[in-house]
Amino acid sequence: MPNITLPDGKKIKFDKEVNGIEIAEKISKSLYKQALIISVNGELKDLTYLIKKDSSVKIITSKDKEGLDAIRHDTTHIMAMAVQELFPGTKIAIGPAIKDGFYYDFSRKNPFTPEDLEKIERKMKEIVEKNEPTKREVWERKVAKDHYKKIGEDYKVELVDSIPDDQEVSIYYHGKWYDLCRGPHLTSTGKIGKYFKLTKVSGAYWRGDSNNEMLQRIYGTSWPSKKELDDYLKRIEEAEKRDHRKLGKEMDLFHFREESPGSVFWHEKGWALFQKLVSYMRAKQEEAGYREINTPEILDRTLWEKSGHWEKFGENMYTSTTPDEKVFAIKPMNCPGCVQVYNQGLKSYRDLPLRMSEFGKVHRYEPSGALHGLLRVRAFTQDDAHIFCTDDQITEECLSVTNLILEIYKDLGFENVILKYSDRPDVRVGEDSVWDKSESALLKAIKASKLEYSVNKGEGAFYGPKIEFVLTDAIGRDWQCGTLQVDLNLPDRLGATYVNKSGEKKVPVMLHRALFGSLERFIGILIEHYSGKLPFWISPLQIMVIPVSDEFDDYAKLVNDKIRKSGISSNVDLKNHNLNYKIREHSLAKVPILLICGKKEVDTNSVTIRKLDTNKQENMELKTFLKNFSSLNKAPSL
RNA sequence: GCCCUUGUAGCUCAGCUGGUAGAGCAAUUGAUUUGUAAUCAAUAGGUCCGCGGUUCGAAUCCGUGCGGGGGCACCA
Repeated sequence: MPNITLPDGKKIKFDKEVNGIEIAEKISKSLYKQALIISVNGELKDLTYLIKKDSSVKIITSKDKEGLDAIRHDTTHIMAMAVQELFPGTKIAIGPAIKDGFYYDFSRKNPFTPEDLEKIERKMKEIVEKNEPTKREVWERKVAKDHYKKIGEDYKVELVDSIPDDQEVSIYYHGKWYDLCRGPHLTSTGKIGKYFKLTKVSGAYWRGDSNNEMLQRIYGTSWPSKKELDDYLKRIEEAEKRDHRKLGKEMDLFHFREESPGSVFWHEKGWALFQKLVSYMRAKQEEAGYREINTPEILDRTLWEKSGHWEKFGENMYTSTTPDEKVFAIKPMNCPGCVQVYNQGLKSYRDLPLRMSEFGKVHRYEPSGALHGLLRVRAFTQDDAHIFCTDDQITEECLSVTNLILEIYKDLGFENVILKYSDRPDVRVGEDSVWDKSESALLKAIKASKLEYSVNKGEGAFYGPKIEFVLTDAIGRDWQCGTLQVDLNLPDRLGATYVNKSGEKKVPVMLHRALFGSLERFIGILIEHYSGKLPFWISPLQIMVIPVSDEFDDYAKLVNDKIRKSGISSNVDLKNHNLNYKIREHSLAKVPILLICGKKEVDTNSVTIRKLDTNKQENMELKTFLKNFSSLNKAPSL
């Protein structure tokens, strides 16, 4: 007779086998109503699952992540049911719950249209209203396979085959419709409620493999209450509002065009932002002991063959044949060029660590479907650096790179940073002893940074382990930006050496690191993080001077000149528009500070400050203004 | 690269079932001289993404190419 232990430690004794419904009922009426599924000794089960022996149990409701998943999993089954009722002959593949929703993959000749989605949604509502019971059956493996073969559900046949031998083949019935599924599911089709919505159709490869057939995937979202659904839709809307492609246009920062897909045409303001980031970075790297170099964009094929890129990365490289038939490649990475700079002249152990930075523009032929605004481009500038050092210097150098990255992210408003550590992959070069050394050196640096980190087993580069720096933006999205890799391979391939204390030639260790990663991508992230409202010091146009009427144009021009001379970027708006119009225009353009100049200001040699997103006004003598804002015109850490 | 979708003025978009284009904003000009998020009026502005086809006639239908968007795959 099972003894049931609840999460709070309380025990209930039943005198017969018991299921989740009965347990919930015993605990409270409200829990009975809210119960969706049950966790039995850590395993998720249907509420109807019979518990025969003593168990620890938790009733799962929509407040639990597992409960939400269960709702979505049920919703996707109901969607598949609706689809097969409306479009007979459609084959079903898989349909899991995902973050914020669910999808189901279908195979069908004709594509689903937006109108179809509406139809499907209506059908789903009917199914929910019928509230038919959901039942689980266990089938013989062979019976299941033969059955699915017979009715032509090829994907289900494959899925049956892929269920491990020690697991049951379970089938869930929602009314008459049924699906091969591990479960668990809610007790009836009505349980999911009515707060779901189908959101989009897209293609998706069967089993995520591009060699396989492309299926039609319908995405949807499902929530326990109207409020949660509305909040979710609102969140999507908010994210769209800060889309850097939209803001980039509105703020006149950059554009893209057909002649060069995936390459940025930077406008005056966008380029100013870009340059501000570069000079900021220069200052930080100067501080951290880097020397900046620059290497050619186009390099002979033979170098890329030697470095391994030609073989390993050839598909992504742009090449160019000269009139005399020589083949060059446009660099997709800066490292080989940097090693060649290192190779000039003999290097001694006394020169190490040697930190060479380069704002190198690289070109990569990315698949057309991967392009996405500034976030995924074909030509971008890396804030790259290569540190040549000895084995013994690895940890310290890694640690200082990590600190530099954190400082820089913090300056730009990203406080939340996590690390992803990837260790040796199966396919790799180098002795295990060297891997031991570089891995432990990297790990030591990570631990010293005291940051949260996750381990991606076997995901390192073929030449060494790596750390990726992931930051979280204002609306909780993660972006992988910086990277730090230990490389014991490339210096060797390209013949880099240094002379050690005993006069022997040794191959140095090379650390690859990028802080922002790509300037272009980072700017995209910055724009979205701040919704375009960049901090004063990094803002491409920091100040707009606005005369109240053209009577005060001369004074406004004077103010503008003085500000520009002080190193703050400023402009003056002399157009024949009224004050309200100009305030609106420049506020929409996200200029952080507007300076209003009228009679009062002329008389007192002052300016009136209006900060973006406030309508408070502050009057200040021009002299004081220049003093105050000059000190704000640099990164917090500088 | 693959699936779906989309491409009209500088921008945002309208243009039903085929009869060679329209609005708002922006621009220009004029009036207005403005004190904290859109002053009024006039003018100008278009290879309807490119190429081919169907048709008496194509922005509209078909094919194809290129670009954009949403996904999938990719992200060394």
